[in-house]
Amino acid sequence: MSPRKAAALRDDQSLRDHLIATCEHLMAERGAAGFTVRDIARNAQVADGVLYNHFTDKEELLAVALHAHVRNTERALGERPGTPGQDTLEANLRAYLDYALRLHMAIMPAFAGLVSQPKVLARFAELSNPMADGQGLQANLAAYLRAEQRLGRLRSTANPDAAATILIGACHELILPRLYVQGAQPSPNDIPPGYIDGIVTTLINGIV
Amino acid sequence: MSPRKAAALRDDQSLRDHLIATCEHLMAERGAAGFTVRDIARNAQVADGVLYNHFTDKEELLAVALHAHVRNTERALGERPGTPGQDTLEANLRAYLDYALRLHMAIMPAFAGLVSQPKVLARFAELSNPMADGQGLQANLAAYLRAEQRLGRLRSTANPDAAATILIGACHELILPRLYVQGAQPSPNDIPPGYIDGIVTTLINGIV
DNA sequence: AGCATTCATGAACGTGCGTTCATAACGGAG
DNA sequence: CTCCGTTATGAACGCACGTTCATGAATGCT
Repeated sequence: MSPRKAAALRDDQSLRDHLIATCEHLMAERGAAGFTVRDIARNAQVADGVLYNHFTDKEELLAVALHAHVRNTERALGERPGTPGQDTLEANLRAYLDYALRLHMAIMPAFAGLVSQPKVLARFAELSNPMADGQGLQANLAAYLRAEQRLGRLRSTANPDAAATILIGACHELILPRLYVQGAQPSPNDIPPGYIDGIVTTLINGIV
Repeated sequence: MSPRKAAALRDDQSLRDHLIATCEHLMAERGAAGFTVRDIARNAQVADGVLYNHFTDKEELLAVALHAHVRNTERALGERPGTPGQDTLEANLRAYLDYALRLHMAIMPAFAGLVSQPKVLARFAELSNPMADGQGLQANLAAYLRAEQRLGRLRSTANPDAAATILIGACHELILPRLYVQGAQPSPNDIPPGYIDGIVTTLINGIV
């Protein structure tokens, strides 16, 4: 089959997008540093050098793919939960923890291996923070809690920032150990429900 | 200067121990995957091949050095705080958070880069969990909290495991973002005191 | 002093990776 | 049909890294 034909058959997707999607998939599977240029080519079923017809170098493709992966994951999850004054605080926090778990479980594996590579890390500057605080997830939660506090649904002396740190931190704590097992494709279902309940309950008792 | 003389001048330290110490230092600075065999040799001021006179390969040296680093850090920190029934719960939790922060701030940078390397990770199996839960730090804290609960100093419905997860999780949450900045040598002093207070207070309110 | 053993040395080797480039296949314009 | 710009191709290049090995210096034993 001719390469042009092959590209055309790829659902009218331009080769550039096809490369990005392939790279996204590999990143989610093995981490941003877990595959080679040839791995990308083989998985995309194209020649070794294609990458350089559409990107300046591997890092640029990685950056674009990482961006796309984060954006796609967020889009797939829908909008963030937690509308002030709506539902119970517990329901909102539970939904938020679930959202954070799903987002980070999908995103964190992709970031794996970046920390030890200063050059790559520098290039991912605006993406490296999201791995830590999830695209402002913590700030978002803190803002929600402040709004609830203004509505009188939180103890006035409670610290929204600390509470947000606690929830996101617990989220990371539940995910991190699961990243170190062989397959490393964690799912929210793997987490014992008792942990979720205990965390939400403790947090609720701590702030209302 | 003769190599033997040089080794002798190194404070009677055997070359093997000298290599371990050098490797430890590099790991704490750049992460376990952030330096080469030649980097070790240059920093240790020895020839490129020395490593293989004392270890089977690079990975063995890394494993030994990582073990030593964790052990040395724990020894430097003294015993873990939190004796049930002693001091106030708040003082104990504050001390525990401080201990966890110091330990993980010293240890986590060294683990950087391991996640993306399955082969290395497999060889570090028993060491990869410590990075996530800090040598059983979480289990240790949970046991302490259970003891306090038996003494009636905790609400009987409180969940010690969840509380431990929260504290350790918050600890990670405070550290992780700091691992992504250039120099990456975080210190407990860098953390705004308000965060510590807010976390401890929220947790205390949640469980007593 | 003579010999055997140990071990540091650093040049050299093989491998894997990111990247380049001459080639050719393709589609469109005239 | 022919020419031309575009772009996929994959062999080849250069480099960095882990590892090996022939060499020689130091040490301990007899």
